[in-house]
Amino acid sequence: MNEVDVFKALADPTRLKILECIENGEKCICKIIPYTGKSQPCVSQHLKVMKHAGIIDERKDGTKIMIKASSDKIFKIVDQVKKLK
Amino acid sequence: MNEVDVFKALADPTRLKILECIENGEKCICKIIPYTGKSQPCVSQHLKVMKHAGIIDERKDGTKIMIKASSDKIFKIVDQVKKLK
DNA sequence: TAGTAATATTTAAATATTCGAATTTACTTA
DNA sequence: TAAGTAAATTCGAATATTTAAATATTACTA
Repeated sequence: MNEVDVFKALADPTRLKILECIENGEKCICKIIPYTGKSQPCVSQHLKVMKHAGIIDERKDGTKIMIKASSDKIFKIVDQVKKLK
Repeated sequence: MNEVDVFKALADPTRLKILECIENGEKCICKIIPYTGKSQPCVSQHLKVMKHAGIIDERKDGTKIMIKASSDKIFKIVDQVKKLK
């Protein structure tokens, strides 16, 4: 878990949108895709970046893959940055 | 002050090093340069990114330019990311 | 087993980032 | 005014990122 990788994982509007989407609990990738307004491969790549940074976890649920934040701390960090005046 | 720009400003090892350098108070750019081990133009560009994101302030002191964090909150944010396991 | 749904990978194009070399600007001071 | 110091800008090269299209994989289901 490298700080630079975490900050990189947060330094993109689509990835922040993905975080926003899972803020209230885990979501299926198939729900995340329309939420972002991006293509399926694009979302898949972003999820890979976030997974690599260690900020999200996944779980299989039948055919689907459910995504959630590895720690709720990440939401607090994003909030603090938003509140930086 | 846009969140993505703030996270981008934090998503680089040299810029985190610059923050580390000014953690205990303002420093002259001429001190920051050797601290990073990078060239003067390179540091100048990084400072521009950080200034644009609104996370640092500058002040002239004679010939020199002193740099400090716009808010100490930024150090707490970096610490929290470091502590994300 | 064939079809389908969910997701990943590959590829290529456009764009952005990082960096140092060279140059420039702005001040200060001898 | 000339020289020197501090910092910014320009430029080009190397590399990374973002994205969608095309394709592949996986696993369930009819």
